[in-house]
Amino acid sequence: MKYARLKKAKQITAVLRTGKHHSEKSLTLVYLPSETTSMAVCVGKKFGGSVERNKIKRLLREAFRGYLPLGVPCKVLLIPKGREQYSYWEFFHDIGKALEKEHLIEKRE
RNA sequence: CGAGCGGGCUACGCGGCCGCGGCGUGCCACAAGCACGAUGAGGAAAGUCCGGGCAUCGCAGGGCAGGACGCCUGAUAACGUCAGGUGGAGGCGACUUCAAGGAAAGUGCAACAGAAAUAGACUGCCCGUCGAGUCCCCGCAGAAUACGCGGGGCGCCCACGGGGAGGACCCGCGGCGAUGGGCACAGGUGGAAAGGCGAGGUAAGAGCUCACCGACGGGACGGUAACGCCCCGUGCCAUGUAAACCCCGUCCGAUGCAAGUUUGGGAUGUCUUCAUGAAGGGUUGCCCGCCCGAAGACAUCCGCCAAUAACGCUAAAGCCUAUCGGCGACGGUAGGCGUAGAUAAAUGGCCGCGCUCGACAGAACCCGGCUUACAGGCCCGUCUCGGAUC
RNA sequence: GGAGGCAUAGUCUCAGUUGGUUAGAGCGCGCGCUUCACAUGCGCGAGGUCACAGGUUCAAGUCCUGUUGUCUCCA
Repeated sequence: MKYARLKKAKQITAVLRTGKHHSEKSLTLVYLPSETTSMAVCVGKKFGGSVERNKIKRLLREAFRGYLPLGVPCKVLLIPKGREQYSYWEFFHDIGKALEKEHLIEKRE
């Protein structure tokens, strides 16, 4: 399932201001219901060099991809929290928890 | 066998499933989408420290200022890079390392310490001279309290030896003090103290003289050159710092792909100039010089919207192989390859297997270097040193 | 991506001359005096790897090179 990238700075700031925030152990999820599903990841320089940042972004995208399609189309922002180690499974479970609690997807078994 | 030295290569691998970027082909009128196919980060992609390409700026005229570099020869598009050599330093050695021009063009600085800091004579060493009565008392002579002679007192630098009846009277040696010279050998310092060291020489000393080493000058030979080596001469004109100013030589227009080009305007108003000149604008920080000139500049409003889209954007001083020339950097010839182009920005996830359990790290216009970061593994050498054996 | 600057006491604000002997000031901090007490005032004191690492020099906060951190500008 394809999803669009959220690209423009205006849209991102709009999501950050008006969207709902949900925090899990490893990341914060911000979303705003919309017509189509789009997503952006947000990894600043405090996470390290370009290699480390790219790694986190890939993990986040891959983990998010496992929950498509969403029950409710949304604009989604994924903001990781500073850690020493990052793993796919941690992100995958936390995104799942966040999406379930906000009732954006059907409960999986 | 051990310890080294120099050089080079590599940067977890394989398989399955899912997924990403642009490209090609097909479905399709195009686009979107889907399918298939091949392809997709580095030796440093990094730091942005140099050098170029490329692009723009009415540059591609001169001067000043400013900046960079600095043994020699070569390589190269160019370089602050590289190669080969020279010299200095380090290592037993293989070898490593060095921003390595000029301090007799000039200026500045050299704190503290030290006698003295770029210059001198404080101590010292040596020689000569001096170390003493403008004193008091008595006697003789005298005009005389002057002068002379004799005696005494006090003073006459110290010590020793000799002469002598004795005496500080005389002589000698040494020290001490004063004074006039000579000298630059020695002086806790200091980063640096006027070539070094030894011998001769001298009153004491000094390149004053000599040998060796160093320095400087000249010549011969070798080398393209830096320079080397030999001979001769000069007693020796002079510390360090130029990553202080500076001098000499060589080189440099500025800005940087966020450069720049295109889509991509319209209306109104104001100002300036239009033979030349002046003014204005541009040209690198400044000056001269040059150029621009029928439109140009500015303001307001409308429209559009933009941190956008397209181009620049990847074929390049390119890579590989063979061969020739060269000690080498590199160059010539022939053949082959056609090798990421994103723009909120592509290489990942899961599973399995193997092992030595995987470092530093992600293209953003492109090349040549330098510097910095880095787990390991592998290979090469008429290479070096030590030990053992034959 | 490109261009440029800065780093000195306590997450403070800054001086530091042409390299030279001991790195200085304000605010803050601590102690004492003053006050019944506090504030103010006065006096004294502590506190520094001069961001880090090499080099030049007799000598480096200062000069040169590299590294790190931080800030600004460029559509």
